Amino acid sequence: MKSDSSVPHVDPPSLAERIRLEMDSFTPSEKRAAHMLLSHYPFAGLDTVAEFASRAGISAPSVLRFVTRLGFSGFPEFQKHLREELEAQLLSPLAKASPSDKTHGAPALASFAESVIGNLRATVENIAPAEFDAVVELLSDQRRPIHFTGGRFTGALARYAESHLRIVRSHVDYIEGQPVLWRDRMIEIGKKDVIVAFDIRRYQEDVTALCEAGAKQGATVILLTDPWLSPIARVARHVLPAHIVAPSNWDSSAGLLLITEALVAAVTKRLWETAKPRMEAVERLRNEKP
Amino acid sequence: MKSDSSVPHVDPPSLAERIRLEMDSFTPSEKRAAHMLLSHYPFAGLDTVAEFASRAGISAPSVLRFVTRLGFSGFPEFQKHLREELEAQLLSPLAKASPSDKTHGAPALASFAESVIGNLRATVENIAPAEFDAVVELLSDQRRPIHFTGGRFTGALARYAESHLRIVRSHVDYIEGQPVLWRDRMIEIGKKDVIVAFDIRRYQEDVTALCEAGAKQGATVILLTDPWLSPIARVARHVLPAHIVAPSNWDSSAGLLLITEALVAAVTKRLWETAKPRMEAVERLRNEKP
DNA sequence: CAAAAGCTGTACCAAAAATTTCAAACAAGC
DNA sequence: GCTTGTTTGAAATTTTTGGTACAGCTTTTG
Repeated sequence: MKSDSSVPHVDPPSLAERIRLEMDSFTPSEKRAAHMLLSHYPFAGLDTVAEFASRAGISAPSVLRFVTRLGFSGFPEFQKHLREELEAQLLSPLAKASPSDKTHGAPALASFAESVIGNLRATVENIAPAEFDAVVELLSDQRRPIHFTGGRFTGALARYAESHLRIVRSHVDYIEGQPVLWRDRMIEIGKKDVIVAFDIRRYQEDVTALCEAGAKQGATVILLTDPWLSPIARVARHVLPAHIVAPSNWDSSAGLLLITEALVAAVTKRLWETAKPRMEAVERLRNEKP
Repeated sequence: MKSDSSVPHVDPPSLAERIRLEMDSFTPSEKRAAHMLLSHYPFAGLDTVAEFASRAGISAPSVLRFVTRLGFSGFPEFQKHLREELEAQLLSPLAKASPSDKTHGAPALASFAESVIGNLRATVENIAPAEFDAVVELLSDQRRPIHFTGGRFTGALARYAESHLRIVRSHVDYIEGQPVLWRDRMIEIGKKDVIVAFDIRRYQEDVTALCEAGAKQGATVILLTDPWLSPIARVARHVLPAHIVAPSNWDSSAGLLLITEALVAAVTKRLWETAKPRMEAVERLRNEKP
């Protein structure tokens, strides 16, 4: 693995981050301003001083002192900075890889991160594009019910996938690993169904059993696993392996999460016409909170 | 075409669209203003009238006439509209990108991965080492009960953390977000307890309520959030922000997962003396499967 | 090829916004 | 309990900004 000495494009720390770091040194009313700004970042700062002040429940001069303290010569300059930051963020959603030369962070965290990043790169390289596409295709077929499942640890990832995909399309659910909990649901599973299983080493027998039972009934099985492949691979139609070794007593699931998120992103895009109204509906329901 | 009365929730036509449609009816200098605005939409409109005019190569009054023609009562109102439009777009994962590009398969995965990697690097750089260490310290204190919680999507991460940590040490549980499910458990929470909350934008009020209730009872709150900070930050003792913006209609939780795994790794190491026997015991129980 | 209509910019004004001043309220220290 | 240093907001001040009137120019049209 090569260290990236090449790209020297550090993305400037967001003003929000700086505020967070300096939060302790603020006076009470400055803190109110800071919280107010962060809670609607950065839009709260784009209004007038008076508006900002009243929303934060402080006086205009306090707002001015706040922005001065942040190093700006005045409110307009502060606003200009916010606009530029916003524009930069919006125009290049792609992350600019920043060099991690300055290991000022907790060494533990930093080296752990580098290791995880190595896993992600290795994972991407070992995924067959056709396989990925085929899975996207399957998950985008609205006539096929999708069932997520996973083991002790990976179950959380299956839930994560399910919670997103269920908004994008219908007929998405999560099946608990223990046989007692899925035995009776099995009668519903047929040729149209798709089972997405997460399983890494210390492969869990109940998950394997679930997939085998499903496969026997004609369901299509998709497996997200480690490079040594869970036994589920035998009955799986598509296998997406992720590298999981980390400097820890535990394996890292970051690669699985990466694949999961990429799949969700791809499916969302693919089904955008129908997904958009669904997402909007969820949005609306969320806002009716009283 | 017009009168889309059929489609349920049509999102308001962006001002940009309207401008494009009415482009023909504009006077020459209005067209210059329009082109200028559309080419840097909507940021070009957030500056002052004078700035806008000079960039478009026209005079200030022409700009004023332009916005009046669009139906606004004045320049401030025009700007307000732009800001609101922008905010609506940015805050909702919807509309982040209409599915225009046909990037497919592996390229999608690869670029998604690069973006996520950028997030991880940025996340690591912005975590204060002291903060990370302090959290490890807290989670390693076996006398303190640990409660994990999270929102719709982040709840899965909280579960992931819980499933690992509960093996390393005792007194670890997961609290469901809905108030009805934790109201009664609150009486157990006291000064010794630690609440670890996962919450990213579209911050969830029930999770905030849980943390506030816990904090009021003297519990120590640890928050994993995005750089804009969940309102929970107000009551949190420690805050660990992760970068979450990805080329997707959804946010990426990879940074949160990274922090989570690094924490679990650190705590495991810290408590190794007691953790090892526990892990072995779990292993043994697992193998007695008949 | 005029006369009318429509555009556009200069100059000025009014309004609103940012900034500074200053005194009151508050907290910490002696 | 006084003093000193901070913090804060009301009000005054200054600067900036948006808005308007009007005259010159361009284009259209009879």
